[in-house]
Formats: sequence, C-alpha cells, structure tokens
Amino acid sequence: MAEESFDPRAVRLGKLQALRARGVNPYQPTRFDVTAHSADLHANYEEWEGRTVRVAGRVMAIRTHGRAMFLDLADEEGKIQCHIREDIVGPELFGLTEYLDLGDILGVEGTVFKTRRGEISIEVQTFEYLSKSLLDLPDKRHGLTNIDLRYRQRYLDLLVNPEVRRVFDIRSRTITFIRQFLAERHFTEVETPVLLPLAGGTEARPFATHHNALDMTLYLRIALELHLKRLIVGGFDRVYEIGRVFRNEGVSTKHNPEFTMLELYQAYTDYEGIMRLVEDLLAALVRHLQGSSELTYQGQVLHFAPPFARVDMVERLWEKTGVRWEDIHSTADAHALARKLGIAVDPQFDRAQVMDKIVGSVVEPDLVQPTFLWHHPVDISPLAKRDPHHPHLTERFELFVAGRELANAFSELNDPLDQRERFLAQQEQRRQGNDEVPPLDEDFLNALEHGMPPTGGLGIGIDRLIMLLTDSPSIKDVILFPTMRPLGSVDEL
RNA sequence: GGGCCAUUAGCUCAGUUGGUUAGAGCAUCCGCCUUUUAAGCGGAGUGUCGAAGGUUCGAGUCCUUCAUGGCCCA
Repeated sequence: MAEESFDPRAVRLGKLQALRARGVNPYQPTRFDVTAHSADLHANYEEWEGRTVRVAGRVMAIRTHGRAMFLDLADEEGKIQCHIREDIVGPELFGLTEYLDLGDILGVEGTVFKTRRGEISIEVQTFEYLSKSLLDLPDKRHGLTNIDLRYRQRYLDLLVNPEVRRVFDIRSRTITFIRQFLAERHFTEVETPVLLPLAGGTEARPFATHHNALDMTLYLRIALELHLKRLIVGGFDRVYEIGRVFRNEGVSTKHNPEFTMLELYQAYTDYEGIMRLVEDLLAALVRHLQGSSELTYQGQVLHFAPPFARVDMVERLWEKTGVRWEDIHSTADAHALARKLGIAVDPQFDRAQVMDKIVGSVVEPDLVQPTFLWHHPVDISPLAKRDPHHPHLTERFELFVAGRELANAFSELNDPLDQRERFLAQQEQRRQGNDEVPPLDEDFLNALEHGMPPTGGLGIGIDRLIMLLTDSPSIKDVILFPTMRPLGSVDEL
C-alpha cells in the first residue's frame, strides 16, 4: 500500500473485499438462530453461567488485546461483552477479526462466564459476520447530539442514545394499553378514510392531492370525527380509531403536520360519561406506566387521580378579565378586549377566534394539574350539543394538563337541523376567506337526518399525551420521523 | 411571517484584536499487548471551516444574501 486511505468508508469497503477474498460474504447469511438476549444474561446470570448461547447484535465497542479481544455486542435489549481468544476460535477465524469494525452485525456462539472484574461475558467459541457496516457510528461518548441529524437519521439516534428507545417503547405501550382499555369496555376499533373529497370535523387547512384515474382533488383528513359519527348512525354504539391526521400548518415544538389522534364515540352517554372515561383511562394509564398516579413533566409534578378539577370557561374568563363572553357581541368588541388585555391577535380573526385566543392566553396557562375546562360557547363549538339550561353554551370540555390541551370532548350534536344551521354559518366565514373552515358536508348531514342516538365523543392528541408521559419538551421527540425540510433540493433525492 | 443563536475532521467540540502550515477527545490507519471495559503503550491529521458574493496585503474570524436547524414571538 503506497498510499493509505483515511476515508472511513473506503477503508471499510477494503475490509469487505478482504473478507470476500477469504470466502466470507457478510451479506450472505439469511438467518442466525438466537438462543439468548443480553438483558436476560445479565438478569439471570446464575442460570446461564457455563451454558452455550447464541447471541446476535451490533458491535458497539472493540478492545483488542493482542491475540484476544473484547467486544460489546448490542442487541435490542442491551449489551453483552464478548471475549474472543485466538487459541479458542482458532487462527483462521481470529484472523477475520482484523476486518471487524464498530457497527458490524455479528452472531456469536459461546459460553457464559464472568471476567476477573465481574463483567458477565461470552467466551466466544465461534462467530459469524451477519452484516458489515460501511459507515462510522456517531461518537461513543457523546452520542449523536446534533438535533437536526437526530431527527433526520433517527436510526443512528436510536443506536447510540438509549433514552430515545425508551420514549418509543412507552409510546407503543401506551397505545397498546389504550386499545386494551377500550376493548374491555366493548369499543370496536375501525379504520376510516384518509383520502377524502372534503376534509371536515374541525377547523384546519388540509393537504390536497390528486387522484389520477378519477381526475379529482382529494384531501387528507384533518379529523376522524365525521366518519366515526356516521358509524354511530350505522349502529356501532362504541367505536374508536387511532389514526394519523394531517394539518397543513406550521411546524413547531408542539405541531407536526401529521400526528396521531384517538377519537372515540359512545352512544347513549354524554360529556359527563366521557369525562369519567377520560379520568379512568388516564389514571389507569399513568399507574400502568409509572406505578403511581404521579407524573413529572418538565419539573412539574402532575397528579392523575380522579376526579380532575373542573373550570367553567366563561366564569373563569369573567374572573380573570371582568368581562362576560356574552357581552362581547361583535368582532370589534373582541378585538377591543384583546387590545385591552395586551394580547396580540391576527387582525383577520373573527369574534370567536379572538375569544378563543384570549381564553388561550388568560385561562389555559394556569391549568397545570389535569383540569377539565368546560362549557364552551356554542360559537366555537360547531359540532357540540347545547347545554339545555344555557343554550349559548355547549356540553363540551377540554382537558388541560401542564397548560396544554390534551383532550377535547362533547355531547355530540345530533339535531340535523341545528347542525345544518351551524354549518351554514361556517360557510359564511368560508366565503369571507377563512380557509380553515371546512366546506359543508352534505353526506354527514344526511346521516344525521337518519337519526343519531345521543352520543358522547372524545379526541385525544396521542403525540401530546406521549410528550407528557415521556417528559419530552418537543413533539419531534415522540415522532420517530418528524416532518423535516429535506437537505438539498427534492429533485436530487 | 419576525427576532436571537448555531453550522469547523466520520462524531462531539475549541479556535485570541482579522495574521504563518486550522486544533483537541473519540473514531480511523500503522506497530505492540490473551480477563479488558471511556483498556493501555508508541506513531500517523484524514478538513470545500454550511453555500455564494464582498471588504482586506491577508478571512474560520468582518459585511451581504441564501440554506438547514434550534429557541423565543406571531
């Protein structure tokens, strides 16, 4: 070798060629029968000591020692140290360790023992390359800390930052728990369409796409609500979906353009019934994951013990500002109130949007412990049933935790004529240029006209729930592959 | 959309008031080492300083624009 190459990939390609020259193709093996995992070897050493095991994993550390070497092999649950001695594996096999790199996938067979220093290890009898890594792993001490790269190359983040794996384990366990919880209560899980001729169920800008064969614009769903309620009409008395919804809006620590919602609908109950269900679900979930009803989020200790506190939205607004919601009659009144309170508001906002913003600024941040904010005015709740005693208010609540909305629920409006009027009022806003207002869904109204039983409905933002449960400050931390701007132009990809 | 900050080796980072040939740890490469574990010992620096312009005798450093990300605000 006249010139030594220092390019890591070129060096590794050279090792790959050398292996192949010796008749070893690390990409050839199709299986390796594993008989033990690292975590179990550590947890139950006495049972494993002296036994022969087969373990597979990624090489995370190599410590050569002349005619022997130690390496740390990482499998899904942890790491196990392996000791390879030339006099045990033989010079031919030992020679292959010359081409071993960090990141390679290895299968080893050997006996379980403890080193002089007490490290549970495998004395390797034989080993096999199961894959070769051509690129360097991130720094073993610092891991991968560049936030951009952590999200773009999540596979590396997962390999070198073990706490990331924990977040997604909790995510998986949470969703499994919710499914079990709802199954025990006789809810049926369903799947409703993602691609729709019109996207409704909330106010948000949808993504548009095009169906070639039908030559029509289709929109990605922004909520699950209207289809699940069609199913209530269709006789599913307890129905839910956990699914991705898409909203064409900004990206922040609290917003990702695609995120996961749980929506459930239960016939013959109301928002009080749903409130109890939310309390039971969250209390059971936190206990399942934490072993207690306490949860610490960003330094705040949260208590998930029913019953959760309840705050009347209109009353609390009055306490905070001295203003009654029903005294704000016009958009101008609302903007004047916002100015008086020093709250910056988009000048395009209408009365309801401004009031929503004001509540968001003066009421919601105080709701740290799990709290139901309830009795929303009807003009910001177009799908919720009116409170029979206060027709300008609705039987609605939002659950706030750590100052953030976690759930939204109401007694579902099943009066098709009232629903039509509210949709028509929305269409007026739409004509005035509010492109977050969905178009009128005639088919949904048609379903309601066939008769929907009294129903309680609930939506929970799963990603925000996982943020709480994993003490994650950013929604990107709980989404494996968050939406990112691509590096370079898309054409190059 | 606005403000602030970041971008230097494969990874994590340092880099003085603008000054010679841009540094460290890990990783990598070469040599030694059969119970080490942030293994150790000896040797080697592998770089389009995010991109493009500009100022200057001289730019990683100053200016402008752009790109990506982060934090805060809307």
